[in-house]
Amino acid sequence: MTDRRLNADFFAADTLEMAQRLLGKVLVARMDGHVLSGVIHETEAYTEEDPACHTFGGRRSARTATMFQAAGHLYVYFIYGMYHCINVVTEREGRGCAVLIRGVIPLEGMDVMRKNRMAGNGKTVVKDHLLANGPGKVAQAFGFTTVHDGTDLLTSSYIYLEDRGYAAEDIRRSARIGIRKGTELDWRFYARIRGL
DNA sequence: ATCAAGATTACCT
DNA sequence: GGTAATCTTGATA
Repeated sequence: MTDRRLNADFFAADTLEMAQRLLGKVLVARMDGHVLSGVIHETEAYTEEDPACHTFGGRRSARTATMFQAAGHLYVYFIYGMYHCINVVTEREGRGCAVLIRGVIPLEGMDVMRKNRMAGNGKTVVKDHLLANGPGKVAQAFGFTTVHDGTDLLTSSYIYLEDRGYAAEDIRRSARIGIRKGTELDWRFYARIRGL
């Protein structure tokens, strides 16, 4: 079997390009013996120069330490008292930049994702495409929490990224969702996925 | 020490 | 279209 896992070469790009390059790639997680996966179809870019970013101005903190790691690490943070969001760290070590994974199309493990999402609000998600179509939903469906913060996607045997040949078609961009600052930047990217 | 805001979601009218 | 839920973080004192 060919090695479809994304390597360091893939991550050698700036944050804006990475946000687009990640579209169509597959997020894979082995959680409790179950394989969960999905195709990334929506992302947002965040850099140190961006007032909406947790690391604006190069500010470091315990929460954002992972953002300053080398590209390919997983940055997970807790938000609004009840949700987690996952990001792929980008650029070089020492620069706090990352790409937020805003949505994936489930491929494997939908039964587990359904259970994980139900545990959150007690309701069953019937349609697969609604399981992870939002940043909080992605983390909840996959079971990601801050314990997974700092995972190296290049070497971890539990969480990683693959290229399975899906193509991001007709990539579009817009202002980012849910932010008050940096709204003038069209740093949200989303695409239709060909090959499903 | 205190407090407002937050890279969200689900449910309401 | 509006807002409650829920709590960590960062700012201000």
